[in-house]
Amino acid sequence: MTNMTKRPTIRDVAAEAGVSKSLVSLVYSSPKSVSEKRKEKILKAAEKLGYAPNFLARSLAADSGTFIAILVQDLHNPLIAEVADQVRIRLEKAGRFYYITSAMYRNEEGQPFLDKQSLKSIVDLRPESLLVIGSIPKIEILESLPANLPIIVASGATVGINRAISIRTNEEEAMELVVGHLAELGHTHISHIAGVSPVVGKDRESGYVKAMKARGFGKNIEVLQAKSDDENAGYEITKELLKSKNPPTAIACFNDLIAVGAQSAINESKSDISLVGYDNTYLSGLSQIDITTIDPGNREIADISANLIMGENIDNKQLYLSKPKLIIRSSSKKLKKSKYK
Amino acid sequence: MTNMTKRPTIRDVAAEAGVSKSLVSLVYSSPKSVSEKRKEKILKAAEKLGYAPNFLARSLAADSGTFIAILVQDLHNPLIAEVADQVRIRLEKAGRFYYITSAMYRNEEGQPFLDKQSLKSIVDLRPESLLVIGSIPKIEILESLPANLPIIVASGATVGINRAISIRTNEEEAMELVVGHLAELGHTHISHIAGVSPVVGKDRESGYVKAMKARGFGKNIEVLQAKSDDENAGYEITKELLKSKNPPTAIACFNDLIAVGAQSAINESKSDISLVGYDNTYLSGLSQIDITTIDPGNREIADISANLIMGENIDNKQLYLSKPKLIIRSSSKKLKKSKYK
DNA sequence: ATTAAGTTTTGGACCGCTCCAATACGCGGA
DNA sequence: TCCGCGTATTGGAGCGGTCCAAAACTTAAT
Repeated sequence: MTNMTKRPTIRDVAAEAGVSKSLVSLVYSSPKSVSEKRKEKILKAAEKLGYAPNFLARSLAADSGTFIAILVQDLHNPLIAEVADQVRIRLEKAGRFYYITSAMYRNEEGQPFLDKQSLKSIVDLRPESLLVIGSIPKIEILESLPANLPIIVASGATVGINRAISIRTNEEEAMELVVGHLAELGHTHISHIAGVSPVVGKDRESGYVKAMKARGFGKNIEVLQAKSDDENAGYEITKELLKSKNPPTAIACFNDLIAVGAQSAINESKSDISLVGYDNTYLSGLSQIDITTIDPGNREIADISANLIMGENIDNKQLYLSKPKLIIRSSSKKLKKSKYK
Repeated sequence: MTNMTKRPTIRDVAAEAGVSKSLVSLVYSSPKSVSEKRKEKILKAAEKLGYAPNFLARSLAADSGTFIAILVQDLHNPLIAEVADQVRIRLEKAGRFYYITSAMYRNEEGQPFLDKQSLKSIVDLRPESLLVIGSIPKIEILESLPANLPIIVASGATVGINRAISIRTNEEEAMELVVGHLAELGHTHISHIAGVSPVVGKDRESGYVKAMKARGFGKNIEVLQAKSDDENAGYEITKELLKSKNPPTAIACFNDLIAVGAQSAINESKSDISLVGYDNTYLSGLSQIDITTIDPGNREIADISANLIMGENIDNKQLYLSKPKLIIRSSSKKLKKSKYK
């Protein structure tokens, strides 16, 4: 049976404990400045009445609330979920329980979409800090966020807020690993399917270009632009690619989702093209898929993000890069015969 | 340049427009009771100052805010994301812009986990209604939710709140389709891998049992309990199953994720077992996976959910069931030879 | 012109908490 | 015993809205 009486407030607790409401408030905000005797009495009273501070009133009264807003880029991308979990595990351990998540969603065209109102609502709640997971496209509203709101971007980059602190993989280093690996297997004609994520996409692309040039494959550079960062886009663009006169012998994809789509297209055409993904999501590890990929170092990213959220900007940098690792699976194979020698 | 001055309040607008703050408030809460003349003046003033109502203060002052809280069961399950998107698209169309999402996350053991504080925070915000997507395990806190908070559960079921309205697939009908399909292909020894989701899991299981009995396969009924609802659990339990003396010729899985794990195990053992999933997530549709599955009717579920959220309990029921559809793919195949005749 | 009956508009209390200046307390030293 | 000073506690003003009863203004009828 639901408790029909309304929630007790700070005043109820104060009355019960025989102290002032201010003291009760203090117990919850800076307990060290309250005498042991009273503290105990107050906590007992609170316990008895089932009191818990009201989040809302707290945020309104104080200049800022005591919670963290998490904005998630795409519910469909497993990477995002994985990073989100890692960060939450860490916050939880540190005793930081409060957070509100908001998410972009996909509209009817299947494009990730953030409506301004939803973000506005969240900011109205006055979080201590805003954690963005994934890359968020340029949105005007991001620029008008309160100047004192710390913004941390994990596994992505955001355009339009220069004060944000970002933590992401060293994309160029990662692409160097990818191209290096494929080159070792004998590939010289390696194409890149780029995604649409703003900054990150550019970094991966330029990493690819540099790595290709460094090996003298400059003339084979080919960057294909996917329409979005998911499997459908990967499938479609690869279909196109396979129709071209001179398809590459290997493809380095922007992420695992695109790679999965590309793999479908390749399988269908029964061609033998090596494939590398990015993000090491559980998808790429499924035995049915088994795509070579880049481990983006989510643990490290989550560690740093959690620290930053808790106000510890250890190295006082604005950009942290985690170390990528190549995960080799069966989708990248030695080049057999090739019309390119 | 970020706007350093603080946000204008209702009082600022009132001053600018030369009216009382109450009237400004009215313009936003029940505009019809304000004269055209003043309304126009106020809106112009608001526009000029860049005023937007503060979410927070609104919730605190009123008995309830003007937004919908969405609690998402598992960021890793594509079904959830798909339903969430569908619902949001509908709300958006209806002009309902405000919502706050919260999500369970996975703890270090990989189990979906909802910390009470996080849910409490959300409820503190006093949403108009709470939409739960997916099945939420029994949590004490759910029982103590304010009695006047409407709770709607899409694509799942919740234990501990009897007043919740649920919308889900007709699970028994779906399992009848699954078993019927496999039976048509000649299978008689069909096992079921059950998941851990509370009510829904039981319904699917009983649907399976009924369908088996109806065909005289009662003695072949075998229900395996997966440790969770994901691909790892599916893989492990299937590994076990394959080691048994008399493995089935077909497996009906609780959901697509489990089916994907089962498929891995089956592929590894090179056995030829038919497989059916559930949910018709994009995963099951990937050509690398291509698992026969149940389309749970997400559109219908989302439609009804959106209506309920907006206060229209069309049929005035507490449980709505959507019509499942069988999606046949290559994972379910005609029984060739079998030791069972 | 006066009054009754609407319709708009308004001031003030309040939602539950934080913050701050003011007050009360506690304790060692004169 | 009294004073002084650091620490513990308190009351009141706000945070930005909503809500309601009362005031002000309309309009229609007598």
